[in-house]
Amino acid sequence: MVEQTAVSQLSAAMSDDPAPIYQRVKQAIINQIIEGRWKAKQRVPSESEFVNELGVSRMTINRALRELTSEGYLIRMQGVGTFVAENKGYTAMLEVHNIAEEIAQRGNHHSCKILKLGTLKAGPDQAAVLGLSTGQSIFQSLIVHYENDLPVQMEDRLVNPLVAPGYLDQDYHQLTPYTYLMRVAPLTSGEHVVEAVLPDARQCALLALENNEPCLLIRRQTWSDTRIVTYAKLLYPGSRYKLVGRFKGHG
Amino acid sequence: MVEQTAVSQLSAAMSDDPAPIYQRVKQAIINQIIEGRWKAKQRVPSESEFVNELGVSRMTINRALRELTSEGYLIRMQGVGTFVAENKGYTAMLEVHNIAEEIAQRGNHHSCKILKLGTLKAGPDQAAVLGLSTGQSIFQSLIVHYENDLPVQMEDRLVNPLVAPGYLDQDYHQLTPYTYLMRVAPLTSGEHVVEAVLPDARQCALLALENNEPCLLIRRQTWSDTRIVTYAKLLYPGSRYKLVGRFKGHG
DNA sequence: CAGTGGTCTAGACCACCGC
DNA sequence: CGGTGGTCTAGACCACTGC
Repeated sequence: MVEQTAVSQLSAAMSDDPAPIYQRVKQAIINQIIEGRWKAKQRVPSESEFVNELGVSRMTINRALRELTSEGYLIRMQGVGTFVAENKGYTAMLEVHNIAEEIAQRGNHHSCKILKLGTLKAGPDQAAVLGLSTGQSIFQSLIVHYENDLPVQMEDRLVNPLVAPGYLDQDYHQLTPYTYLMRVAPLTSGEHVVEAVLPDARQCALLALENNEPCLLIRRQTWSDTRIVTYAKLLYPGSRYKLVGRFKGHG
Repeated sequence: MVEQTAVSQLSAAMSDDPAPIYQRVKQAIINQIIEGRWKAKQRVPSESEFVNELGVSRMTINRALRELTSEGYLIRMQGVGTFVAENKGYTAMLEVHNIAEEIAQRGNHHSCKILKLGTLKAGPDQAAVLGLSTGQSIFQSLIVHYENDLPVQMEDRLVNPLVAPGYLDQDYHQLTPYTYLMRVAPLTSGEHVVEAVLPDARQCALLALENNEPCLLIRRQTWSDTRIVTYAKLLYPGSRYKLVGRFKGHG
């Protein structure tokens, strides 16, 4: 055989750090992928091939491969094999936090003004984002959040009354709507969209903005099992609020 | 002992699914946390306590605890113990992708115009964001990316020449700067800030925007080990680009 | 059927921490 | 020092896949 096997490439790539073996195996595999020697969708060696080539226990190899799978580098299929995933390395994360906690963590004072808290008949759009039918009663709240008396978020929220029947009876000076909803209906998944918009005149007034000041708009839909719990539009003045995120690579 | 121990609470909470043991252990622990019986910062049983109580191998317990740690439910300290983490459930993720791939995945055509690709002497701000000294030579590129001939991103990038000496010699019609940089200097961490801004006249012209159209601005700093590789300012027209993210709860 | 990954065990040695 | 987590091994049994 003139051709070099995938495993023997790898055994050359193993560093001799004092780092744990599973870490070094992971790093060696990541290097193969990043440097293009193992391409997307290509099959990587089986666990037993790794074991034979590297002289390491199968549990150790298994841990390396399992972690790389959960980190998105590999895809495994029982009875079939392990393959290089696509698309890794170009995505990074951003976190969207609870506004009250975020303000508290900065050591500032959070307060809010409740502008609306009541019931309305769902129009077609409103029904759609909650997964209900047009004309059903739904809950709505409109709250402005302040950081040291400066408005930083306008929270316009629709709530599915079937999931959170007690929604209107809470004191949202004490806990945020999101915290309450988390409590009554553990979230299982969600989706959000971040965009830049110009606020209208009413939004400018409520957020104490000059005209033409751009805002971040986050629209978020939250599910609990098969039901949509809530749909929120969160509007942040661009001058007072930024989303910050950190990400880590191959550790 | 009248008081019920933490472990005996847990052994009652273990379901008798046919699911793998480590999964059932994880779910039982998550339930303790969600239902408030184990509170933030509180110590959870040690691995050997779990082993004795549940009659399961330590490796299995270790896997459950290790995965819960990487999922953010627990914090572990060698020689000390394992503790319930704070704040789970209030954060959600957003992904920031590589622009060219994102366009390709939508089935659209990506192209770009390279407006600048050269060297400049670092001013104080520019030196700071790359972790270099004022007056050093640094690389800069300015590229506008198009989706089906409509501009969607303006990429203004500073690059550390010590990390990527070949940066100026690439053809960025073929691969994006970020892809090239990933290849020469595997990223280890990064930070980005997302905000809403109003573009200036020049930016409006390059992105073919009306005046007063808000934009998303992502500023991203990327590290490789101890060195800053690149600092990028990515400007997206608010009308043509939105960040979308999905998140999942306690699985 | 043989090969794959998925899980589990019962030991082991180590580095680290607090006392 | 004893207790903690961090890692590793050499086996084992199983469910799944493709031929």
